[in-house]
Amino acid sequence: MSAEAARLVPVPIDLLAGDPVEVAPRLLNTLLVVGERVVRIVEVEAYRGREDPASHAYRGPTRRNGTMFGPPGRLYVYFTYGMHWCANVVCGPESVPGAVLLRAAAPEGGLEAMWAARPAARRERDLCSGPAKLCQALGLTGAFDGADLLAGDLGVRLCTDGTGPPAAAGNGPRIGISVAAEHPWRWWVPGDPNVSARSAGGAPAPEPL
DNA sequence: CTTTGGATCGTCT
DNA sequence: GACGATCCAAAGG
Repeated sequence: MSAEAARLVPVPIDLLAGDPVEVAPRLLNTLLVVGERVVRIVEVEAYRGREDPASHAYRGPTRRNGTMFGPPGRLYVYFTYGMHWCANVVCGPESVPGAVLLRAAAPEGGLEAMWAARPAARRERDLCSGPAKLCQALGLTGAFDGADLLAGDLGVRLCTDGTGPPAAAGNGPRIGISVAAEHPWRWWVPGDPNVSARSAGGAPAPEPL
């Protein structure tokens, strides 16, 4: 353990216990830790439950989405497109489905392991600049579904180093969905090179629920 | 830089 | 049987 890692503390559970739309922006600049690998979350999307047609939980519990209906602070990992894993932080009160998709992160530690896990990456910003890339870089698979991010029971932790979310986070529509694309439920750290496409600019345009 | 199409299979209807 | 909360290589400006 490096001296840097020792300064990290688990995120408070209160931070995760609310509605995904409130929790998501608060996760910006938190740290996801898997062994030696450390990344800083720089882009997230909120997925709600019954009221959100784009959410896996929209049609109720299934074999895949069970973790979304569990307590907050767990990792929901799902398989998609026949080859990719994506990770979410479960939030909301227990039994009320909701989660925050981790879309992109900035590599901060254990870079060698990430390069090894992502042979297709050419530049550092290719390591974690997407939900499936992030999982590949960190080695997150279905084996980690349901992991307790605060207790670190499966070796994955969500921590903070005291850096709060940006004063003015970027905000816009979610990516890659075919329904409910009108809600601006994606947030990012303005100017970070790991953020998807040209989400540049730091113009926050928060639209109330 | 942007656009396009293929890969690949678990999950739910 | 259809469709993904995606990525990548290849091709065109």
